Amino acid sequence: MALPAPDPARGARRLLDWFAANARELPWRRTRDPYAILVSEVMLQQTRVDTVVPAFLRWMDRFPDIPSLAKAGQEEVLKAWEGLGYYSRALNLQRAARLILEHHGGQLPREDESLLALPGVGRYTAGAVQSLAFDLPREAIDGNVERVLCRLLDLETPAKDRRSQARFRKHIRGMMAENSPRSVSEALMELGALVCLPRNPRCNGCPFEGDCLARQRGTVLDRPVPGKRMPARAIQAVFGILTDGRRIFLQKRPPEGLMANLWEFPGGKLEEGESPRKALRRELFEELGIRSREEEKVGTLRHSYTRFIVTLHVFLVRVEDASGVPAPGKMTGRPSGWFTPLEARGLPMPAANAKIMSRWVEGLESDAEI
DNA sequence: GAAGCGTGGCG
DNA sequence: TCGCCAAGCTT
Repeated sequence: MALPAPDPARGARRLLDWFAANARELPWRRTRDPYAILVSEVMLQQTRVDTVVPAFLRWMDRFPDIPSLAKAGQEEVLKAWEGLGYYSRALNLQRAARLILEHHGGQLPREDESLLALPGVGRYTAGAVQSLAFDLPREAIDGNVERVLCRLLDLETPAKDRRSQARFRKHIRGMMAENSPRSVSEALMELGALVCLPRNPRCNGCPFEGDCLARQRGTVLDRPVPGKRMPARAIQAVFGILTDGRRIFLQKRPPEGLMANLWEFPGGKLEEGESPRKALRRELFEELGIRSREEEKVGTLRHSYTRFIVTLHVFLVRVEDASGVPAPGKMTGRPSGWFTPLEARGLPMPAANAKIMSRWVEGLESDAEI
């Protein structure tokens, strides 16, 4: 049975009543200075309120207006940003201050184009400045607002989806039609921060409880739905099982990053238009200084990672003189070595490499001919 | 469109 | 303890 779609105007009244009674006292809510609003919004990008409050007070004390920020030294600006992270935000803010002096007579512009042209100001921050500082009917859709509206409207499309964003804008415009855009923006974000929480929403006492479609359908914890993952991309890669007739060659991955410290066969991804055999020769030369001539294709296997499906071309490469591999000067700082199948079995390897081991290397006695 | 950019809080 | 993630933007 179809539930009525939430009415923006009615919801807005309840939301604003709730906000009037429950809003936190935050320093940037005590001002309507567009510069101060901008500073707070940039600081709040991906950063928690508790972290921002003291930094905001410090910053406004040190750079109380656009001219003072514009003429400050870079060291000073970075120092004032200390602890907030994403330091390019600080430098962008100063560049923005200089642009505002140069092109807008020292006053923050209100138009989309001018705001979006400021470094560090994107769709969200522009809308936040427009609605919070200028009380213009523009949406400020951040992660909080997305969550609130995905639940209120019980959207089955991911929050970032165009269709979702269009619904958000329409609903927010409806709420702003007869209410202060400033209040609507602030209240939506505050609701997301205090009540409509990601994991433990406090639906009792939510001003939207009677309207919220997700609440009525029991789907609150399923909204927003996770973004649709990109279909796994197909990748071609090549591995070489180097053998001196008794042992195989393995190298250790770097100590940081993906599959850190695991042991793997030499090889790599195929380049554009490259054949597997050619890719193997290139990789062996680049990584180990080997000029291989007689690779024997032993098989192909497919392996799925989170984001791609790899087709692995596996070759056996016979090496005359194991002592020359890797060539001096290659593989600097990356452990590598020759191992019998028995020894290799004891080393940690990524799953795809382990598959190669079990399919083409293991099962042979350690002294058997490979 | 994905990856990179920092930090602190939380389960 | 540690992975996840929070008022995004840029390249």
